[in-house]
Amino acid sequence: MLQLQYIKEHTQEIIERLQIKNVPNVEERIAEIIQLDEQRRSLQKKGDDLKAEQNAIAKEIGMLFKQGKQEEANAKKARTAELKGEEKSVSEQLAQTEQELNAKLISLPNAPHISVPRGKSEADNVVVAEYGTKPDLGSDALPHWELCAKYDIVDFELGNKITGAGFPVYKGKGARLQRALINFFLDSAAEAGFTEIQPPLMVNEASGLGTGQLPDKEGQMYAIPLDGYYMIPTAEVPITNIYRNTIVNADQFPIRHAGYSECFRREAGSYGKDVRGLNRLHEFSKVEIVVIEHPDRSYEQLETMKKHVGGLLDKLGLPYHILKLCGGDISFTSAMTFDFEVWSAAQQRWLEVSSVSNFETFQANRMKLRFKDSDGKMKLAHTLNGSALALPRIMAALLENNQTPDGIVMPEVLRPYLGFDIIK
RNA sequence: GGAAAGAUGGCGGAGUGGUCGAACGCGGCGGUCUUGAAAACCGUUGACCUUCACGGGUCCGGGGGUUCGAAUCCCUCUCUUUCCGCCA
Repeated sequence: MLQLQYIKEHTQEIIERLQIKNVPNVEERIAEIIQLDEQRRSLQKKGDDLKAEQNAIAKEIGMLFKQGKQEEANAKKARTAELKGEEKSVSEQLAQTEQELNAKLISLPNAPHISVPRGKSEADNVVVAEYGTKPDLGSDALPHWELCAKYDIVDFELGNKITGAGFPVYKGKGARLQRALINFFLDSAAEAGFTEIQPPLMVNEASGLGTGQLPDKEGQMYAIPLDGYYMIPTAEVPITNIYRNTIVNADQFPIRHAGYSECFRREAGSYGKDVRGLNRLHEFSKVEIVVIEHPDRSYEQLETMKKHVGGLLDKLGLPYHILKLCGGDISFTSAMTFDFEVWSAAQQRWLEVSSVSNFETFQANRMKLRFKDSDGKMKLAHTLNGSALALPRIMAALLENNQTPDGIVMPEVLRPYLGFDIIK
């Protein structure tokens, strides 16, 4: 949620930034918000004055009773009845206005950073860097789903039987590879100074609202209606919500966490080659990094996070590129996002394995995550997060890119975790 | 699943109808003392809305009610803790 104060003080800037995201009717929506706020303030003043008068009379009556002046006291009661009626109607109007204002604010997406490229869709994302070389496998290279079957390391049919499509079963060396990647990612994060968190995999509604999954993306999460919980779509949700309704000390910045979790996504409407094999799952493993930082330094932190993610891919030896997402492709909550995509050599396509974003105060505002700045004022912190990394597509690319006639060669960096160097 | 108790400021914990935004303790901040630190002592220390400011208003888990007046009484919801049962 954008800050009302900021919208009021930087109206033109906010409008321009929202236009980058192609938000329809921005001017009108912002004007409505400002108008509703004015209405709200005037109603608030009105109600406050009425309450002040009531409070004063109540005090007088108390005094009169103490002095034994019953009749005078009773005489005053008439006026308060009047005030009460008026006040009630004002506070009803106020509640209504606040509700409208809030609904309008909450439905407004985050304003992209002014440097975010304009564009309509993923086709307009900008490649900002490219690393590694794409392996040349020849024409008989197998896509990872065939490799999974050949070496019996990931069983999709079995997942169908136990749960349903999109819930694969990792077996033998496949399971071991999965666990090795998780440990490698977590250890790397720890080395880079992230404090490890093992969060709950279900969250309540307040947490979903805090990070912005609710109400905007309700259909993307698995819900447990009986208990009012949601399966987390990413560890970002529980980890960031650690700081919901919190006032942190400015000297704690940057707060950096990493956590592994299973992630659950309904992915309604996906189909075709996108969902083949490990390309898109309903349950997958991911190590997430979350940072809470002073507003002045959050973009430096974004760079640090990008370096960390890039470093992991370098060590795994996967060719990748970094995209700066355009306004049309950036998420509802993000102000700036970089996607990391690895090259999957047999499928001959890029697979997104990480998304690193700065949310600025958008989540902090919903969560009331604040800090006391050096000027003594309460301010909203900036929140950031990124995948470091999401497992299935990493595994897909590793399997495909590293296939040889003798088997699939494991990257050096994983071998201490694996206890083997080739899958055959 | 059964039974009971409870929810108050960063934390602990008083307060059962009227100067209570809330005693007291801890913590935090400032100071005295000290070469420095600790201890001790003194002072200070909630958030939010509104206002240029003075000021006004709201907040004692959420919602509703009684009353001139509610942290305090009533209703309701949620959550937590303890005991029993079950159990990784």
